[in-house]
Amino acid sequence: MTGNRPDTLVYLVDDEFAVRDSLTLLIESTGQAIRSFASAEVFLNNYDPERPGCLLLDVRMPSMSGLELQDELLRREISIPIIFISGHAGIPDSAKAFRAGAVDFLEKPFDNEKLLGRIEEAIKKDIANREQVSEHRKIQNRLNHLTVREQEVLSLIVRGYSNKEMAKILNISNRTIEAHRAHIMEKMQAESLAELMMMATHSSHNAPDNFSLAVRA
Amino acid sequence: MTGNRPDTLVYLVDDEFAVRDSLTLLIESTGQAIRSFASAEVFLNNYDPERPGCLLLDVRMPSMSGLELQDELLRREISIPIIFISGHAGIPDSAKAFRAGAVDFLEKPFDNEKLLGRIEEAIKKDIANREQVSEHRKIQNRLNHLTVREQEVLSLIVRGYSNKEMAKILNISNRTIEAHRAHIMEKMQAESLAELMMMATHSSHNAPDNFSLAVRA
DNA sequence: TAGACAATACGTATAAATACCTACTCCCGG
DNA sequence: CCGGGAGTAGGTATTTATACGTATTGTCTA
Repeated sequence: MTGNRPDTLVYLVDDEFAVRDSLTLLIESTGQAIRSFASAEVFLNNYDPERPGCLLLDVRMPSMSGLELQDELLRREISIPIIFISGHAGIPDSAKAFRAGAVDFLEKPFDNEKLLGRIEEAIKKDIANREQVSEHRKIQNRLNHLTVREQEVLSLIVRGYSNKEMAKILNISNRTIEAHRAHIMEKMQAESLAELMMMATHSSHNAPDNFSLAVRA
Repeated sequence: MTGNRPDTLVYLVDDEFAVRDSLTLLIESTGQAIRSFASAEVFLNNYDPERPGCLLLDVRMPSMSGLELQDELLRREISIPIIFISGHAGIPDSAKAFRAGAVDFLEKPFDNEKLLGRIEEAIKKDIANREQVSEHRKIQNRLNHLTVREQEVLSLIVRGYSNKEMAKILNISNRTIEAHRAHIMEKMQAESLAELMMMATHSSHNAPDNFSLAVRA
């Protein structure tokens, strides 16, 4: 039942061999690929950003701890969903983990079925997130190919101004606005105002007031 | 420093008088209003949905537990941010709480400053959430006042069809589309296509494909 | 320095949307 | 059974947006 998409990968980081061994067996038995690492450092050197999946992470480890790795991933803007697994952790650790975005925090020993369920959930989450991010990037990319002037015009379009109003605001001719507008539609690959709006607003995910910020980012 | 907006309220639910007493003193000292309750049941009977704030919730209590109250609030669609406070809880409890949306989970005894910080954060979150929800409701309300036909037309508008295309799709005249369109703009209180798009898409928070579902909900 | 691109602007023509108006039919509820 | 709203449609005039094409100026770069 667990997702056995061939392209997804479960990362397991735990310093104990026994844990790596048994979890590898468990997870592979569902058809889900898994790679395990004995330390956070090794994981960081082998993580493949292209591959959707999730991370099973031990809290207490020599050198870099699980929570530290979580911080490091945040810093590197790596958003792989993390399921913590721990033998001797306390509430403060779990709270920190969750507040930093962990999807779950399980105590060893845990119920195998529960773990598998959480893994599936985490992977789904990652896939959904990746789709959203890539869509966002695509649009952001087009946005960044607009000239500064075009971006200004776009931000006015999104706020609902007509060509005439924009011309007045920018102190340029109606014709020029039309030219910019046509270029914008072309560069953004939008077929209609509606499409353009969707791209401009959804991608920056902010109210139109803040749009100018988003478009320049 | 803690927000002392007169209209916000901290709810405290704990069966121990000593806890209620000391926390009340602490929180009132910052100028923040607080009301405490000895049980989940009493809280439920006295909760004021109009008042933004947050909930400090003890986990272990006679009768209904903190986690049960959290579930009940979810069931009642009451989305007040919850900060759990607990003396003898374990990781499973904290995990359950977080997965159900808790903003934090603190162990007694906790650092007063930390608690106050979390309260402030939670209240801000509630205020932001309430604003979003009320905006959403306002728009949803307008959406529901559209006739079925108008909703159909709106869903086509949002997908980027021109009047002519819509007329063809719905097998009605161009004029009728224009009439519907005018009614839609009026009822939705939109001044421009851009505004209309914002309302129609942001409120349903879904891709235009699914818009027809959202608009009928 | 020549060529590319951005920003500006004009002309003309067509297409689309908006703003007014009226009017018919159907169906539902008082 | 009658009034009113919804859905339909036509007329006319105006405003906007598009779609062509051309041209000037300035900046940046190969």
